[in-house]
Amino acid sequence: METVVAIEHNDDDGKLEDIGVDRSSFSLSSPKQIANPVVYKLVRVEGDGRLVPATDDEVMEMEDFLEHENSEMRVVADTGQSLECISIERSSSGKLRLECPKGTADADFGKLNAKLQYIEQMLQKVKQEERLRLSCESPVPSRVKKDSQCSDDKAVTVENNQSDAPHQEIPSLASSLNYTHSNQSGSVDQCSRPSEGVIESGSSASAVYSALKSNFSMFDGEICLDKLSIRELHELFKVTFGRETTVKDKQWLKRRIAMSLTNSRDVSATTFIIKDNKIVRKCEDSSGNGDAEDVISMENAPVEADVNLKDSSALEGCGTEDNQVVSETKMGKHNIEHGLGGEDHQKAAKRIRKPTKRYIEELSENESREPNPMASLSSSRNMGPGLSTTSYVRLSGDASSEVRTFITRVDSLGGSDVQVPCVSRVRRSHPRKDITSLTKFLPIDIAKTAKSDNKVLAETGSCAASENPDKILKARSAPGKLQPPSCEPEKEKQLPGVSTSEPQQELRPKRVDPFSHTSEDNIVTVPTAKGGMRRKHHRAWTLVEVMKLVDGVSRCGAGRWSEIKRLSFSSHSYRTSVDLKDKWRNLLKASFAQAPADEGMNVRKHGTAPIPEPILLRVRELAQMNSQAPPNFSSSKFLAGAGNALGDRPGYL
DNA sequence: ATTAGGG
DNA sequence: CCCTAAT
Repeated sequence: METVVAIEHNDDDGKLEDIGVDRSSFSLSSPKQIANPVVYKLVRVEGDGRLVPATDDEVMEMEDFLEHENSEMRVVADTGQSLECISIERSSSGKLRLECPKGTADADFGKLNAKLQYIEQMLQKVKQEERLRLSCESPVPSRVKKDSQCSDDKAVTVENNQSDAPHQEIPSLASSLNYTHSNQSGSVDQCSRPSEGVIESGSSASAVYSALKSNFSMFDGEICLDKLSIRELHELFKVTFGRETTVKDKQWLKRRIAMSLTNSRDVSATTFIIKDNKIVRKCEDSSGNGDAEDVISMENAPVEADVNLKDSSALEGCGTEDNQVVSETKMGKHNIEHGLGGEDHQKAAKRIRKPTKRYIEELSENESREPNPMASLSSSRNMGPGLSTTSYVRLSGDASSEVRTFITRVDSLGGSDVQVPCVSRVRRSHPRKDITSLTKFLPIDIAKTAKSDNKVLAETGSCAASENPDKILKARSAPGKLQPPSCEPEKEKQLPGVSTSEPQQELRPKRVDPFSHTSEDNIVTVPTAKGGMRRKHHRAWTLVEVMKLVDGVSRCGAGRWSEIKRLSFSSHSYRTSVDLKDKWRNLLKASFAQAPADEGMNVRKHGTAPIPEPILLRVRELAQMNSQAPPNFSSSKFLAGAGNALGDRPGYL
């Protein structure tokens, strides 16, 4: 159910086709009505055929889909019950097509496994904590209630007392409610190989109690998300997406998580699975050896003809192994090409650089500092007239804290207006030339931005896939102090007033909000010398991202960040190549700082989730291969403190 | 434009 | 993360 139907295309020829693959019967209802020239938003189709605005994550995932020109296999696990294989083709005519082919995507299973493992760990921890708390607190009964607001009867919402009722195990009611509905959605086109990596919800009430012990049950590689309490789901969510969520809708959570787990197949080529806390190549069965063997063989791999990874990926049922081989081969090739001596040489002679002079202007510029740069945000009003079909609406952020400004387009869609966030995340990167001159005239600037964004949309069919020039950097140095509005695709904020009637979608207010807060941008402003603040946004690295990075590195080699970015991160607008590099550096550090760590400070201190051992292991492995010297503590600051230096840091996301 | 390193 | 030097 709830297949993501993406329609994001500018139809010059009025041609746009989207075929939702849905088990249920919705197909007739939606697409045509939405498929109106102006704008196509990513929407999610609820089981009953309602359309719901997609979250940004969904957008991203969809972009993933679109990311490669040619068809590729995807596995999408939806919330609850089944796995669907969807492949997306985009023909030259620009049509989008979703279908459910017979192929499979084995490639993902390695990843999936890894993640599952990790998640299992996390859940264990959560459970432990809960148990702890349980012992300390007097039990508070948790309420289970059916949320009538949810899109359908399937959705069950469990609310706990805000004070954190220790009982997270939802009594059988929930679980039984939870997934008796499997047939409700009707028959499904299931992937022909449902057995693999299926995230299924076949929980029985009795299992609930067993879940108490192993909070997370995995049967034959299947996760029973159903058995998880909301709290656990939240934890899972956090781990998976790197951010908290307030959504109480179990259904939704599960779906999101399942999606993320299954869907991140960017990295499918270098699959590894985790066994007994060890990383094993996916092709283990062929070699039958441990990881070490594989690594070695990797280095010695003969040079073979390059095979296009993308093309080879997926469609073949047994593609995984092939992919693996290919990627390994590639690696070997690289190593050989660079040659041992050469590499040593390169590594040995690190770039030496003059001590950086930072903030030269700091000295010259004292007076002009604006105490509250945020004020500049307010200057963005008076939208330019003369925007034909679109108008801009400024939305102010939630009461919580920052004033966020959203630019939204209101497009007319078959008579009704739909508000659409105006795309493309503004991010640092390379400033556009013309931007500078425009900064003074904000409206124009915006107009221009919007236009170009539209163009991008038209061309790529996906919105955030394109990097957007950073206007902020330029802007902050501009005398006018005009902060260009940051219009991030992030979340769509539906204004109750404006949101209006989309064709057949009664957007319930409730539905709207959870996300707006969910993916909040952690943008902290940091005082900078140049009379302004620079925005330092912090996006926590999610497990998926890390994994992508890791095998991006394994594929391209460390150092080829732009490559990696193109390969694995094209759908994430943030994460520049530099970010990747930085993250890798950190990973390296973390991986070599391997820590027993344990009980004491382990979970408590860092809110962030630890990076699962296997990944660190992998990192180390790769580092070794590349003869990347682990950033030594000894070389750095504290020589003496060896003892604690070693033990202290497990890696953190 | 991309990468390495320092902060 | 951000910034700058180096390539």
